[in-house]
Amino acid sequence: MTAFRDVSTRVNFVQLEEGILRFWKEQDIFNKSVELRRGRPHYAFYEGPPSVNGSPGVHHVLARLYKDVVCRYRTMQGYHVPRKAGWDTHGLPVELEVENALSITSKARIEEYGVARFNDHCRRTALRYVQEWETVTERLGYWLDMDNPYVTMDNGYIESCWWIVKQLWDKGLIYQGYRVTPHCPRCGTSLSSHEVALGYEDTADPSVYVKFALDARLLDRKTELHSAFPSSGLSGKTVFLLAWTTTPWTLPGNTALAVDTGAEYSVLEGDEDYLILAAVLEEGVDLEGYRRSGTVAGRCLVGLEYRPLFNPHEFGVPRLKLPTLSAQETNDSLTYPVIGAEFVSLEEGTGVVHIAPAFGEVDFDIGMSSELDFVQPVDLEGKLIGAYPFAGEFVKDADRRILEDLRSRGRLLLESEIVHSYPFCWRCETPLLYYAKPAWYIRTTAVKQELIAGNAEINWYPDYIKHGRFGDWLENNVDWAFSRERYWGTPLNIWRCPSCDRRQCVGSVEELESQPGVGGLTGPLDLHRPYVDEIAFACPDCGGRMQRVQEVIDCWFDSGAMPLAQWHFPFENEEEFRLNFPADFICEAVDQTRGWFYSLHAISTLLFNQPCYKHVICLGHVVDSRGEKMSKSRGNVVAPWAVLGKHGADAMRWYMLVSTSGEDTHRFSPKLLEETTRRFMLTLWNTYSFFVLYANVDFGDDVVKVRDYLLNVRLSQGERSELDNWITSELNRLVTEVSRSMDNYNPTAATRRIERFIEILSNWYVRRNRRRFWKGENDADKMAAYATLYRCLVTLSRLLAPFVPFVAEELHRNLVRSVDPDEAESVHLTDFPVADKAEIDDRLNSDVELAMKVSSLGRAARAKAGIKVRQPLGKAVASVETEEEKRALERLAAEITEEINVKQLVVWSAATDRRESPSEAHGYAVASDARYSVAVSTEMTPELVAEGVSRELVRHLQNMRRNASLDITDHIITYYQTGEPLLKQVIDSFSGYIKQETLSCELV
RNA sequence: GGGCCAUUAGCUCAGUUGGUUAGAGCACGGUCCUGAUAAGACCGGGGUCUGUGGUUCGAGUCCACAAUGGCCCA
Repeated sequence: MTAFRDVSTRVNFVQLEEGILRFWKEQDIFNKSVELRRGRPHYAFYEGPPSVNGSPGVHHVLARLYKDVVCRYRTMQGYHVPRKAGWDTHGLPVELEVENALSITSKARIEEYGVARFNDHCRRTALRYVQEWETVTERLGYWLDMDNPYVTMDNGYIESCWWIVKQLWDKGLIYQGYRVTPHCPRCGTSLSSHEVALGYEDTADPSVYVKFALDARLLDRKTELHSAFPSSGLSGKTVFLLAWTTTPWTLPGNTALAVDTGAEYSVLEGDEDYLILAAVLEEGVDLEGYRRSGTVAGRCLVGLEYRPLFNPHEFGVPRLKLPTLSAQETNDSLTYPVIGAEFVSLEEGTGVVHIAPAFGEVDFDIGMSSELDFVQPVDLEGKLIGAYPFAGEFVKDADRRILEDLRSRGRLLLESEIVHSYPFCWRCETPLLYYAKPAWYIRTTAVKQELIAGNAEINWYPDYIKHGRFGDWLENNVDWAFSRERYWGTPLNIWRCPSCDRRQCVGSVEELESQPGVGGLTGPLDLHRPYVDEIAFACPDCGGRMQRVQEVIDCWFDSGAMPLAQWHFPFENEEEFRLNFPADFICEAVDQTRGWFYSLHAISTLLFNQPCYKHVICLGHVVDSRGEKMSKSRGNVVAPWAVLGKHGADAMRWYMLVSTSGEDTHRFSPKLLEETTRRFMLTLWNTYSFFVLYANVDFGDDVVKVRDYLLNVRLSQGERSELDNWITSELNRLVTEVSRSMDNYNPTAATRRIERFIEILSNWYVRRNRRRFWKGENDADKMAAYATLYRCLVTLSRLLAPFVPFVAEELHRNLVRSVDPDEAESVHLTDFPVADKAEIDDRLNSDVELAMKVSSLGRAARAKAGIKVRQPLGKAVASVETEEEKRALERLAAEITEEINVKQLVVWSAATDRRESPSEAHGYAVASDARYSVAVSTEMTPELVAEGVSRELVRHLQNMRRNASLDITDHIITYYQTGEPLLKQVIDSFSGYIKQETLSCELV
C-alpha cells in the first residue's frame, strides 16, 4: 500500500464522478459544507425557480452552473451560504403541456373536462418534471438543498402571495382595468407572445380609405386653417379627414383619429367635398377629381372634432370613458377628437390613423393617456354585438357588409386588397384579435422613481444591463397586468359581491376562514381552482354572497414573491426571511430582465421600497454550434444527459465557463468540449498522475514522511530552487487573480487564468524538473521539488473546487485526506486559498518568462540548422536589450542550456556589449523576434557527436524498456553487440550516464 | 418597427486607457522532442479585424450609418 492511491494516466472522468457523487451523498458533504460555516457572515442566495414544464436543456445548465460556482466560491471563502431549491410549477406552459396530453384545445373543453381534474393533471405534470430536474441538478454537481425546496403550488407559498397582494390592495395599488391581449375567438383564450409568434402568416385583407366628417363649427373657429381653403368659403361642402385601415371591422370601435403634429397635410377640393391627408402620402392614393387647395400643419388639426361613422348609442353599444371606464350618457350629436401621436406613420396610409382603444395595444394606451372613449362592439367569440346591420357576424366576415354600409353613405373613398403578415392561432388557425379585456393591475407606475432609484444600487454583470435593457424597461414602466384568465395558478385573492359589486381582498387562509357566513371550505385545503372558487362569504354591505373573481395570478408574480414566499413569510420563519433579505447574489439568463429580475424588483420595491438583490449575473443564451437557436423543430437541441454521460460534469462545466463570457451568446459544440477536456482536464490529470507516480516510488507507504516532507512543510525561498520559487510565485499570483475575478463575478476570467497556470505548470515546471523527481538520491533538492509540486496540486484542488468540484475532490482525497485523517474529508470543507504576497516575485516571473522566450528562440535556431535537440552543441549566444535582461538570463543559464542542449550560454546586451551578433556566415544558426535574438553554434566536435550518440542510445533503450512494459523502477541488464568503433567508444566513455538513465545494472 | 449584444485566421476566442510587424488554442502540412502527458516544441500556410464614412499625427480599439446573427419587445 502506497501513501497515494496509484493514478492511471488513462482516466474515466464519468466513472470518477459517479464515485464522488456517491461519496458526497453518503457523507452528506453538501450539508456539511454549509453547516461548517454557520455563524460566519451570511451570503444570501436566491434560486430563480426554473419553470418545470419540460426537461432541462443545456441552456438551463448554464445558469445552474454559474449559481453553483459563485455559491461554492463564497462558501469556501467562509461565508454561510444556504441554497434553497425552488420550483416554478404554475402557469400557462404547464397548462399547454396538459392540454396537449389530453388533446384539449380550448378553455371551453377544459371547463367541460373539469377544472379539478385538469389542475390535478397540471400538478402531476409539474411533479414529474421536478424529478427530472433534480436528477440533472445533482449529476451536474449543482449543490442545492432539494430536500427543502420552495414550490410555488404549495398552499403556504400561495398564502404568502396572497399576503403580498393584500398589502398592495391596502395601499390602493391594485385596480381593475383593461388589457389588450392577442385573443383567439374560437379557443376563447388569450395567447402568450410566444404562441402568437408561432402563427404569423401572410394573408389578404381589405385596404380601405375612409372619410371622417369634421365638425364644421370647430373648423370654423380654427382660424389658422382658413388659409388652406378658398377665401370664398366652403360653399357648403363637408371637410373630411381621410384615414386608411386594413381592419374595417374595428371602425365601429373608433373613438379618435391621430395625426402627426410635425407633418404637413394637404387640403384637397373635390366636386362635393374637401379631403385632408398627409402631403407626402398624396401620391400613393388615387385622388382623381381632387385638386390641392392648400396645406396645413398637422398640429393645427389637433383639437378638431369629427362625427363618428357609427355612433355607439344608435346601435345599443355602451360608450365608456377611459381611464376609469365610466359609462357615458347617450349623445346623438356625438363627436370624437383629432389628436396628435408619435406613432403615426408617414410611410403608408394617409397620415391619419384611426384609433379604436378596444383593439390594439397602441390604441388602448393612447386611449388611456388621452382619456378617449372606449367602445367595444365585438364579443369574445369575435362577433359584432348591438344593433349594427352586420351584428352577429364574425368580424372578418363583417368586413364586406361594413364596407357596403360605408359606401352607401359615401364614406368610402377607395377600396382594394393588401397582403400582409397577420397572426393566426397556432392551434386552430383562426385569425387572432387584439382585444381589450378586463384585467387586474398592480400600479407599479406609482413607484417608478423608486424602481429606478433601487436599480442604481444593484450591481449588474455585465454592467450595461443596468442602464440598458433593465434601466430602459424601468424608465418605460407601465402598470403590471398580473391577472390571467386561466386555471393552473395562484388564485387571485379578491372576492366580489355580484349584487352590490363590493370588492374585498383576503390576505390569508385564516382571514378567509373567519369571514362572516363563510361556506364552501373543504378539507384538506387546496388553494387552487376550483376549490377556492367555491369559497363564498356574506357581503357586509348588502348581504349578498361574496365570490372570488375568476382570474389566477401571473406566474411571474409567484416567482417574484419568492424572497417572502419561500419562507411562508410573514406567517412563519421571520428570522430566515430577514437573514436572507436582500439577496447578495442571483443569476439567470438575459430574458429574465423583464421576467424574474423585474418581478423580484417590482414586488420588493412595492413592499419595502428597496431592491432585493445586490449582485446579479445576467447570462447570454445557449445556441448550437452553428450559432442557431436550439429548438425542437430544428432538431438541434443538446440534451444535458448525453453530454454528462459521455464527458462528465466537470468537462461540461469547465467548457461552459471557459469558452464564452457569461453575458455573451454561448455556442455549444461537443467538439470544442472535447478539445477543452484534452487541453485542461487531461493536462491537469497528467501532472497529478506524474506526481503520484514518482511520489509513490520515493515515499512508498511512509505516510509520516509524506506528512513531514509534503503536507506540513513550508520551505523558504532559500531551500528551493529558482524554478521552485518561480512556480510558487506564479501560484500565488494565480490565487490573487482568480480571487479578484471571482470577486468580480467573472468565472470566465478565473477559469481562463487557471488554464494558463496549468499550462506553464505542466509544460515548463514539470518538464524542466523531471530529472529531479527520478534521480537516484533522495536529497534536499528532490524533496524541494516534491514539496513544491505537491503544494501546487493541493492549492489547485482548492482553487478548482468551485469550478470542477469532482476532479478537485479526487485530488484532495488522494493527496491530502489519504495521508492525514485529521484533514478535511472533502475539498469543499476547506478554505479557498489566500495568496501569500511575500512569495510573489514579479521580477522572477518576468525573468523566467524571458528564459522561456530565449529557449523558444534557441529551439527555433536549432530547427533552422536542422540539428536535433538531442545533439548537444557547444555554445549559444543570446542578444537582449538591457543589462537587467542579461543578468536574468545569466542567472537562469542552466535552465536554458539544458532546454536547448548547449554547453554554454553567452548573453550580450545591446546596452553594454557593442559587438556584432554571430551570424549564419560564422557557423551559427540564428532565430530572432522583435526584441531578442538567439544564435546557436553549429560546430560539432567529436566529443559533442559522441555525447549525442550516447543520448540516442539512451532513447533507444528507453523505448525498449517501455515496449517491454517495464516499470519505471525495474532495473535491467543491457546486452549489446556492435562492430561500430564509434558506438563502442561511446558506450565505454558514457557507460555511467547510460546506466543511470536506463537503470541498467551492467552493460555487457 | 424599436432596443440591447455580437461580428478579429477554416473553427472557438483574446486583444487592457487609441500607439511598433493584430495574438492563442484547435484543425492542416512539415520537422523535432519525450521514462508523466491521448501531450509538448519549432517552422509554415491561413487576416481588406463585417462594410462604408468620420474624428485623429495614428483606429481592431472612438463616433455615425449599413449588413448579418442572437436576444428582448412591438
